[in-house]
Amino acid sequence: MTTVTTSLEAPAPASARQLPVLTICCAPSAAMADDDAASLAGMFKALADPARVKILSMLLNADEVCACDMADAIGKTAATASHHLKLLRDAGLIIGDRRGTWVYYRVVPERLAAIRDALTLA
Amino acid sequence: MTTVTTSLEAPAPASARQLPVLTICCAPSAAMADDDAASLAGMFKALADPARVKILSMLLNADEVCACDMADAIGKTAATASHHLKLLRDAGLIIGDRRGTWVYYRVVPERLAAIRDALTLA
DNA sequence: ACACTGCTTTGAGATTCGTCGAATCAGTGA
DNA sequence: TCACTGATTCGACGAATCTCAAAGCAGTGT
Repeated sequence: MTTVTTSLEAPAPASARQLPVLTICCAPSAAMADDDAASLAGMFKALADPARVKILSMLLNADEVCACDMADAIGKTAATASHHLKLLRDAGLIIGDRRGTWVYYRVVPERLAAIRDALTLA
Repeated sequence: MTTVTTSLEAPAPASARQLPVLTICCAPSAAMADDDAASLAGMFKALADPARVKILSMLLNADEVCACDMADAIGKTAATASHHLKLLRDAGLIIGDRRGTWVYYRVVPERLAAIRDALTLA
């Protein structure tokens, strides 16, 4: 039950659009909760760099990659590679376990699925 | 044909692992192209903020939202909301068209699909 | 114990980002 | 034309980010 008027009056503020009042703008569609938005934004931020996108793509193709190859693959120093790996780890997108001298990383499929779900139309 | 050795020698550099040589580490799995990584990282960067995640989620639930509601929804000034909308627009994730006084935004489903595909296991 | 290698952390510099007030542009209606 | 409102852009500030060299930690093998 949505009454459409001419554009004479301003669109009612979202807070008032619950009632059957003059509206012309759009569905209420409240914003998502702060916590959810922050959590999702954190994951996106973890992927918001070409070096980290490259790392993730490597892990998606090989399901396990030695940290010793990361620096060369992204064209940065080992320290920088380690920094990016930490950001991906902190975001929960990848995990690494040490086996002797080397550390092997792989993706966390559930976390990637969470991102995909957030980008899917209702 | 992958020969596995003891951990006496270091893992061969990725550039040498194409050949049937001593390897113990992981599949070659070259990094993705610079251009693709930068393009994807750009889209992730566009979503790397809670305000922009909220905006996107609103658009996913309502397929059209008036810019006049964005500021209230994200709890920021109109100038800040416009700034975030511009970043999402520049990334190609949303488009807005003006209808008289107001501007209505909606998502670009193909671009969201591109992100989802990049996060999918091979 | 020692040396050696891989990985991570620390510290510092340059750059980018988020935010808002103020100014500007766009469209409506008197 | 003028006044008014919505939306965007500009200017500036503090906060966060990216990068590397250098130092520190972890494991291996002598």
